[in-house]
Amino acid sequence: MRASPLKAEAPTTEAPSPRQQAVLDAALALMVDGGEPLTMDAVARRASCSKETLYKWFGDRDGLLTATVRWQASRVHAGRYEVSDLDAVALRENLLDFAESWLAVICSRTSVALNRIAIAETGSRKSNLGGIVLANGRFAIGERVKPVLEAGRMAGLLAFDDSEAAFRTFFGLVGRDIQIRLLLGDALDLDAAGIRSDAARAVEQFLALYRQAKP
Amino acid sequence: MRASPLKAEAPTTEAPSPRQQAVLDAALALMVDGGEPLTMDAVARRASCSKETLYKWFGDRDGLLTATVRWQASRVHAGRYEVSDLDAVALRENLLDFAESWLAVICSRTSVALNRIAIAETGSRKSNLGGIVLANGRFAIGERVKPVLEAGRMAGLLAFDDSEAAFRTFFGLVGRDIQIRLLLGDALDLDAAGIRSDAARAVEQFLALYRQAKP
DNA sequence: TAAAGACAGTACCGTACGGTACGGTACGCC
DNA sequence: GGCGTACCGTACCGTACGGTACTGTCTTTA
Repeated sequence: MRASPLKAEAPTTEAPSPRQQAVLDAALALMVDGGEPLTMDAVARRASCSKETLYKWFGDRDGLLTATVRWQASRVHAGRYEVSDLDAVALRENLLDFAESWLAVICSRTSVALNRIAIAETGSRKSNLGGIVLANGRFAIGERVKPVLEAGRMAGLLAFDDSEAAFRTFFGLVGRDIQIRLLLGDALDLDAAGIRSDAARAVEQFLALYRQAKP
Repeated sequence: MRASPLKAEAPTTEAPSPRQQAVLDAALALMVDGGEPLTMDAVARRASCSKETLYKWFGDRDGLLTATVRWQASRVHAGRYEVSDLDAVALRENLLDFAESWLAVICSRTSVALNRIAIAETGSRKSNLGGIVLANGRFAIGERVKPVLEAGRMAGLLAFDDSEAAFRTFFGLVGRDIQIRLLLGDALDLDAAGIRSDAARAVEQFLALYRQAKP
């Protein structure tokens, strides 16, 4: 019943040059405002580079997609969470912060576009885009949040056996049906205020479920 | 912040003939064991019919996909829920039943394949497959579960203001990260026992959050 | 039995797209 | 200056696939 987290991702090939980053940004821009299908031609045109260069740098279409996903992922992992000396207020703060930024991510056009492409590619069973997106999305945040939960437990604020299970519940409370609806094209527009209140609700519900009973 | 449930789906075109059903089943089988891409040729070959017939019956590729999704949906809506005279036991029973069958659906190869195709198609912005999948999946179950929740409230068992919001929380507690992980190709195999225990956990958590405080 | 459909099978058409080849230009380096 | 390298732009190739047309066969109806 536990996960098999796919193949561990290759240890991050070296960073793209500035020019390559510009190309990847063009690819990203293309998939985000999606009017046009993501063809090699379209990327080359948008990035003002030749297709030949694209193939030289990234090998093939899949390589370009992979590099694009990695490039986007490399910009997201920003916030770090402080887990020492956790009191009830700091715990709530941390969880709230996480929930809010996670909601902002999954609601972003970039995330929706990226996930759509990765899912489509996964369906046609070539490339490991899905694995990469999972590793940098769902699993990455899991690894960042679980220490917070464990610190909360250490501080006697939370009670649970399995931090992975606790995190998955939190994940469900935060995301609910939002991601699948967006992926399927529902218009559901969550503005910043909506995200904040949604995050707050999720955190309160999570705390209600996992708060350590007063001794 | 609320949803815009896409365009209401056309009032279900007339039921397909047995032969047409066989064709749709072939399409379904093709997308489920996915070794092959879902081309018109492949469907025709698998269904032992001519492409011309396919186009005559379904108009174009999109029509075929749409009919396939509708056909699958028409077989899923089975269980009906009894909402009169709801006591605590019956409420838990109902919720458990729903959670279990919903988990079984989203874990099925059919659902994963169908959602992948709908999401891919939504990405390339033609067809309303995503809307149809949403209408028959997420929204359909919402409409079936909310009466149960409301009956629970009427019976003084549950407390909430907005049944839609309550349902979305339930949805999140049941599904958590399962659907997105499957769509992205994670192997996560949930057997019947795993589904049962997962469903039970979700129901207990939901009741813990929404149970009416004893007066 | 003749005429009319419905349909399988297959050949075919047009186009989109992944991938390659090649000419042309700018910039280093000897 | 000559030469190599890196790159853009574009033309090109092969193939896959959506969609159409045609032929032959079987079934139905009169």
